[in-house]
Amino acid sequence: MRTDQRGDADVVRSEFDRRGDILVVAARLFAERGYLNTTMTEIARTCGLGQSSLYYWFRQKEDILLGLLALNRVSLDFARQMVAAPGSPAVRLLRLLRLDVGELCSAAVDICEVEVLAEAQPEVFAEFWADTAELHRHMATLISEGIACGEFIDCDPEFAALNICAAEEGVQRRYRNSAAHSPGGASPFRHPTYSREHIAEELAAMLVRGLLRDPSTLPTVRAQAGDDHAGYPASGLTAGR
Amino acid sequence: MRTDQRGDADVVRSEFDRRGDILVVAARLFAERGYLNTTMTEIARTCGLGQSSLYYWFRQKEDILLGLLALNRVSLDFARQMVAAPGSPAVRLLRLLRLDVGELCSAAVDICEVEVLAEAQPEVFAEFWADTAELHRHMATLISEGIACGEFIDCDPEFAALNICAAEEGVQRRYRNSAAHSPGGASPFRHPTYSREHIAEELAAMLVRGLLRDPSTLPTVRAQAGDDHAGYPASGLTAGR
DNA sequence: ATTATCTATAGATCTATAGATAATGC
DNA sequence: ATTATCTATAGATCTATAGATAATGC
Repeated sequence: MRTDQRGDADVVRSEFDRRGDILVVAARLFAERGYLNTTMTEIARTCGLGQSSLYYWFRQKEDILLGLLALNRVSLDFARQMVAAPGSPAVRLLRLLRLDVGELCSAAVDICEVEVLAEAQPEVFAEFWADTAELHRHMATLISEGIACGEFIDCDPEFAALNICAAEEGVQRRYRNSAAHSPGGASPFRHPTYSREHIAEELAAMLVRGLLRDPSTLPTVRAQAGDDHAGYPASGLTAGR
Repeated sequence: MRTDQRGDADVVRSEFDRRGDILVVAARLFAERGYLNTTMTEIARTCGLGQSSLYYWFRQKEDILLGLLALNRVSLDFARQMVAAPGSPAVRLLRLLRLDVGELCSAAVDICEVEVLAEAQPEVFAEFWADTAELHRHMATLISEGIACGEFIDCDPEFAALNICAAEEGVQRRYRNSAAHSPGGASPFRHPTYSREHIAEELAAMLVRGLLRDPSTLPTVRAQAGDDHAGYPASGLTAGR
């Protein structure tokens, strides 16, 4: 182990916190190549380690992914806050969707890829599924409250929540930050122009608008929802859904 | 080659059209296990062939996938029809989305999985990308027309089309027909109750509702869109997007 | 000669483990 | 003794090709 004493906290972290270091490196590689297309050897070498040394820190490859997922529970925490908060369900749902889409779009791994893996190994990914279910439940709760107070049209809250989560995930696939996702040229369908914040804002508005009984109130809802972005620079390591 | 003469056309087909036979078998296996998790050996054995014999019919594994995608251009054909047709853009968009979601949900392969592969090998999947782009363009056209005639709110048609396609794909992941997708138990988030037709109908309505300037006209739009299902039993081998 | 199949195998990966080795800290 | 690394390798897969073999059809 190296013993250089450095002043810079970041450097100290990267020198000493091997586990955290590996997670950061893996996050970048997963974002660039996808989880399945990233090998333990690549992660190890990028960390300056031999391939097998990785297994000292993580027993299996999935543990690296789980480690990344566990780092970020921003969406889940925020969902709890929104359910507990008073006021208009539409406003709270809008704020939640906006934040969640932003988190997903800046996540290291494609949530669809995680889901496929997690379906194949439900025990290993038990916590992931629990978090996913909880987030879905919170969304359904907000939708129910919106229906009850007349803000939303009458629909099945479970079904609506599922469709909203699905739409978020589909959008995430297209807009996710990926450092070098299409190396040779522009990916055939990714939208070049819009920022993550813009996408999150517009998609959330579109989804909420699909529920509002009176869509002419959308501008008011958006105004009340305000702008959370100041406090939340998306972490880039999304989990909890 | 076997020369039995049988009366049943289906049996004759399965005895003689090896190529078509392999595609049908592969479609089933892809739906059950996913494309990447299905090996050439499995496909071959299920066809009653040795592994290497498959390479007589398909030069590489991707050709099997491309063969499946080429079989079904229902969504693309229908999109052309809807763009060419007269009448309310909202009605035409609703009909298109309803059909497209239905096709996606009954497709053999997860469209997200195809996209990931197709991004990695853009030349091999050139036709897939061309079809995807065309479908997206037709949706944007319908949205533009809807904005122009005042049915839809003022928004960026390209952006809206992209979000709609993304939402369709996200939903498809959750609801797609998969013969034995979760063998051990229920998949953690798949909705157990609703039929593919119901999902297609409701999602299409929700997406169109998010665009309508006056959502109270949605019931009228749905009534005018009628019920295409009679003529289109979803083929199960979706492509063209 | 053509069509369709088979056996055998090259060649490339990738995960994970066993066991040696060196440095640190008590 | 503990911590962290390395070398070497087992073991499992998977795609794709080479070349032999058999049957059909002219």
